[in-house]
Amino acid sequence: MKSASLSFPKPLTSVDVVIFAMRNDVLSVLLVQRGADPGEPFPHRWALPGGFIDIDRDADLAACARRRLIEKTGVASPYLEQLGSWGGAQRDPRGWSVTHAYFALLPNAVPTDAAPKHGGNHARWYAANDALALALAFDHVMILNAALERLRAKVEYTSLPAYLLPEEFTLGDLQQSYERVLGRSLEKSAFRTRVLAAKLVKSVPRVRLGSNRPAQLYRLRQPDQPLYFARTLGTARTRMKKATG
Amino acid sequence: MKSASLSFPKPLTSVDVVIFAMRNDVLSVLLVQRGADPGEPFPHRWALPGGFIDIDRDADLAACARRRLIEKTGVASPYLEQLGSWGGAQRDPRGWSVTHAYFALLPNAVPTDAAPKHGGNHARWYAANDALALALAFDHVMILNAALERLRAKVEYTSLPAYLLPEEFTLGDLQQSYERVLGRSLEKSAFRTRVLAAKLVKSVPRVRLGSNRPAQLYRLRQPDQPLYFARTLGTARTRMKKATG
DNA sequence: AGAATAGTGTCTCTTAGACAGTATTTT
DNA sequence: AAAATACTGTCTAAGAGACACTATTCT
Repeated sequence: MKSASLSFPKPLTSVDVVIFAMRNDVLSVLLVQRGADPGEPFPHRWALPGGFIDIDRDADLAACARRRLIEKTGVASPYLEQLGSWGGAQRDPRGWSVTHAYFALLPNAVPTDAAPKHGGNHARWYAANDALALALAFDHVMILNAALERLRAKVEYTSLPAYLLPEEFTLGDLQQSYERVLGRSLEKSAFRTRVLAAKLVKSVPRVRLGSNRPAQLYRLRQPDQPLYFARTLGTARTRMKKATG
Repeated sequence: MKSASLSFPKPLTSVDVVIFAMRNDVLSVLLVQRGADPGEPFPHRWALPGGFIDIDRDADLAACARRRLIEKTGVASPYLEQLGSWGGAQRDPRGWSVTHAYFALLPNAVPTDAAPKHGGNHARWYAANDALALALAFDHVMILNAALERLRAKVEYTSLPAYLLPEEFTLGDLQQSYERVLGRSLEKSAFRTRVLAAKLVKSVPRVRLGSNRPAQLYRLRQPDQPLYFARTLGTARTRMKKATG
């Protein structure tokens, strides 16, 4: 079956982006609501932002993902990583389809309040955990779940949570970011030793003032590429915070 | 641009499989030689086994990968993992295309001498490192390189090398498999402690005899899913083997 | 002074790494 | 007995985890 003609049926091919950001100290994800035009599958359902590849506009898969991201958020180049692809005969009622999922981490400084509606679609931030319970379109619950697992797994041994912060941050901010993604608290002393020993950050000649001792500000040493630790962050038996009640 | 018709041009969609196995104690990869029919890109070049998705036969991407694998090797269900996808306008002269790469680890027991030719294509095992220098078709050097990097990275903290062995093996075999993939030697005592502490394997009531003390045979405790270690295999300063020359 | 958070020092425990030593088979 | 590989024990060093202690600001 040599098909030099290439006229055989091809799968529908799309790109979806799981866009993460911290919103009110909660790991959140941007969802869009699907339209209800006739023939549209999953009308009114919430879904990951994305869409079919435009072979005239998109040079490659990553470019398509960046285009979707900029359409929704206006952010040009945050952390962007390929997550995987999901394809099969059943996932879209319109036929055999493949989607290429990416996930992005947005810095906490950009207007995450933006992205109200775009292209006629509603867009909304959901707490990541809430979004999982939302009966999303297609197999997007599975994809979101995979994105969360990947993110949480990588947090254990990479610098990814730094990409959820503004360019300059204190070590306290950074530790919080780790803790928010992991869902457990880390030991301060060990965390600081580890981050500094790994040369993840470099200090800038500024401090953040507050009603307490000023905190040294840092920035990523290599913002263009994430850092992989040699060992994982330890098991960290959670110490109860001295609760007042 | 609502296209309920779905008649816009779609990318060519294929699946490629990087098939690894140990051959003469060398990590090797199975390649096929491309045909030279008119219109075929990269004639005579070596390439990863794979091909276009058949939307009538393949239920999903993984099924397509398994089909390719069984066509080439006859092995039904070895370790199979999605590696990533590569797509763009430039990688195939016939047009915008996406390939979904998987990588497989074959047990050392199956007839890896098989797969001589199939579907009219030559197939050959190459040492993984040699294959990288081979001017493969498409972007297959990049894909193979990504597969090797992923494999070597995961070896540091997973049980993957066990899937390159037959069902029953000694701890010495297992350590060798790790060392062959990593390209460096490990410390025996630490390796054994670690593997046993992680409950990666369970002993079977058999030993392997030789011209020395018999070695206990083991098998994977959970062959269906790989095990992730909490920490990486250490830096392992290589101790020189007492070479005779 | 007191509150609040930033940052450090010290002790313990686990585990990797080095390496020597013991064990059990065949020849 | 010698050769060969299997397997174990012991010491050391590095790092994680726990936790208390010191530091520096604002109110």
